[in-house]
Amino acid sequence: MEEQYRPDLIEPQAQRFWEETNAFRAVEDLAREKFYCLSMFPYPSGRLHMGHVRNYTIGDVIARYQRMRGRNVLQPMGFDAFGLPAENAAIQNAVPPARWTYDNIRYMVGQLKRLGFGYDWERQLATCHPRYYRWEQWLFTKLYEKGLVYKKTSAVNWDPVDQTVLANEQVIDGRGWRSGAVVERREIPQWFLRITAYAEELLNELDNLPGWPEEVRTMQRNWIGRSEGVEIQFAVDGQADPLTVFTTRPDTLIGVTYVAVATEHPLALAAAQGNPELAAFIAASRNTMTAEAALETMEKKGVVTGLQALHPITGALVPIYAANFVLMGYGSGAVMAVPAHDQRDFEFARKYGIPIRPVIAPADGSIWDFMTAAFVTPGVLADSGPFTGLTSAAAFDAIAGHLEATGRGQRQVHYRLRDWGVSRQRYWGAPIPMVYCPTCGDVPVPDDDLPVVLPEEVTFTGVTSPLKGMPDFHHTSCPNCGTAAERETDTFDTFIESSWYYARYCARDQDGAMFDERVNYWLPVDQYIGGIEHAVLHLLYARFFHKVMRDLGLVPANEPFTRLLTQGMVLKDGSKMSKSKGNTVDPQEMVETYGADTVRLFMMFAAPPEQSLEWSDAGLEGAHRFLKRLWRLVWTHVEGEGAATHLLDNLLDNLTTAQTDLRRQVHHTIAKASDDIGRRMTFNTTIAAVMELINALYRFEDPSPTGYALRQEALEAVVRLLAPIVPHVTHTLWQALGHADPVIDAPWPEADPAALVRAQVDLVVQVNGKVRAHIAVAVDAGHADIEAAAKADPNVARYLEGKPVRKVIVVPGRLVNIVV
RNA sequence: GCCGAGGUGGCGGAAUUGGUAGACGCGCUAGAUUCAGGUUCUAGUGGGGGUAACUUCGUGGAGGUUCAAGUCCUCUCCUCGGCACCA
Repeated sequence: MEEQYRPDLIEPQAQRFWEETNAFRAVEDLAREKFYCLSMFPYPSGRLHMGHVRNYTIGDVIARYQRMRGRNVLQPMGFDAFGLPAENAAIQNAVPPARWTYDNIRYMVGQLKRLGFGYDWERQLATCHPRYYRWEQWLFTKLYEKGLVYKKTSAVNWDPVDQTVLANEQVIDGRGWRSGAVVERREIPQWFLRITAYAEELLNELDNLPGWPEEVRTMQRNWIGRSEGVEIQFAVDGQADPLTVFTTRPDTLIGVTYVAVATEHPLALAAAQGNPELAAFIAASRNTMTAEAALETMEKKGVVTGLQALHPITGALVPIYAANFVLMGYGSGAVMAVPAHDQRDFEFARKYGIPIRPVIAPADGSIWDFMTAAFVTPGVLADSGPFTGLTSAAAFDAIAGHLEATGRGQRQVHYRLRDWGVSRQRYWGAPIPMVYCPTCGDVPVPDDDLPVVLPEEVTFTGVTSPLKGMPDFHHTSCPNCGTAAERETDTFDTFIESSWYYARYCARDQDGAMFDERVNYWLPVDQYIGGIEHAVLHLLYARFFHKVMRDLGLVPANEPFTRLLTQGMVLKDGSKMSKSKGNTVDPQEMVETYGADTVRLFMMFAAPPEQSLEWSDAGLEGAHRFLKRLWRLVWTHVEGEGAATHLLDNLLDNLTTAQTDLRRQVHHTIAKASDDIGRRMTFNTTIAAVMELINALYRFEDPSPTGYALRQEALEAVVRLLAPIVPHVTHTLWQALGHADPVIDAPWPEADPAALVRAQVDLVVQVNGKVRAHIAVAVDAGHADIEAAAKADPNVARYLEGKPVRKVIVVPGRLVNIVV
């Protein structure tokens, strides 16, 4: 054993050992309990960032811990390889996105290996490879057959100068990032997946995910947004077709004083003919982005259409406004408005002088000032004809029943969740396998013709997808009738690829099917680890895909991820590390300077995994110092005392106090570390406990054979407890402690209950809730003995003097509180 | 705007079930080691008062419940994440 800790020497040695012994190759074995540990795969941007390192260290720690617990562990890694940055790089550097992407993957694989992550590299996948996306194309055609795919128009950000669709990210302050032109909202036909068909199950199954953070489940519940209400038909004066709106507050229906429709609504467009003011408003409303945050914070505006709607109960005529806050794509593109009982309606009504008609009074009989704000809570109906006096809840049923009886409405359950638009007007994505035939219409590409391969040798002449200018790609023939037809040039949303990759890892070399029987062994994923920013979109889409694939008989289980750990961000100087802020720290530089173990240790020590982590160069050096301290301790033990073994079992009966204390701390640390890693996943406190033990070992100067044996036991525990976190140094130290088998296969240490027993406990004595003394009592002391010992303490007696004791609270093992 | 999370020493954080606030690390101070710097070791380290024993204040802010509150309740301020075409 070397005297100096040299990560630059021992880390490559350990990595070579793992590689040569195929240590992390996962083999299905029905006789063994499996553990599928998955970290969210990265986008191959070129280099790993600290967020990746944190994510993958957490995953690796869990995987290695489960392996030491005896599980058959699968931990794969791959690349979410389609996406916008590759196109940007292509435009900037004249490199085809495919080459740029594959180069990046190659580099990042090297970085991941240098960090010592225990992946089964034989299962590595890249979503941009036809072998991968072929199966999502196939799945899409299956979903088309099942009616879970449909086409409708939907809003996009349109750059009128570049003549292209922009991602929300590419719209900066309402302008295209390259052209600087004011971005318009435009409705174009797109493909949708009917995720709403699974809304109920996606919502209900959240209750069966105890291994998910409650915050994530709450966010998904709110995102799905189930609401019970009534769909109401308003007849439009002078028109045949009624206007349909949905409301969750039918009790306020009598208070409706106007109706609002989207500016793209056919009613508004028709009314705009011969109404220049309305036409101008509609045109101006197109200059808004499609992002919800932008829509919600913009100024609410509207213009009268001149049309009037017939109130379905009172028969009164109310004006129909075209309003910029109503979106065509959501619901029916029309809403009823009750200014007295909805704050947004209230503000709109005040702005345009629309009457405010209160119909709900506070249930407690108090008076509400309807000129100041809307009264939005449920109450008692007032001024509502036959419904007057009913509570909001009773009125909900009465009015809904009345509407149903008169054929003007029906109770319905609505979801905030919208169907998933999967069309992207971009090049670097999986082609949508559809053909447009002039006679047959939309035709899915048959299985035999899959995959529809994305041409990879392309040049970007501008910002538009090169596919549009590649006749070889989009000119084809109809799979049905053989006549000339056009291929779809839109590609899939990249969330499609990340919605099923976890299952493909189980059978990634299977080219005859999407999956095979191996998914039945490995799925579901036992532990999934990734950023909290994916709490809704990715994690909801993946759950949806899983259920769809389950219904096609492709995968087992109802849910894809049994347990979920959402890791926090890596910050520097209080804000997220990003290139634009210039506050990034390159993991590779840190690994080269201090070694992978130091970086991993710091990442795990600096904060609990779910919280954000503040980067600190000094903290990193502290982690390095600790590893040196650990190394020196083992070195001194091994080299200084030789390899002589003294069997601890024979010595346990005659331990000194110091020896008993040390051994108790060893086993206490084992118990705490096991709970912290296995149950709580608070790796920071695991490390803190081991640090305390190391500090105790430095103070434990005992040259006796018993002392040596205790030190050997302690160091073997320490090395195994740290093995998942710092696998390289522990690999070497485990050998130095005399073990032939690698530490990755060493069993996780067990705490000896006998070592944890203590004769006395320290109690805190409080008087009126303030700490006045510390006393030591026998572990089995009764309340009376404890109380007597507490009162006997001189400082306690000082506070009790001359005051009658009113109450004594004894919390066993913790404290005594005397109330005077 | 809506949904979610967070706020504890100079800094990162600990306090797991309402029961000693500040574990562990960083930083800082002092001492030892060293030719020196670095390294390493030892001790100290929330604010105020006190030689000390001890005492008092203290977990974003304001109230409340309790023998006891960082932890529970009400209100409030600030920071961060997501909001459907960034991944």
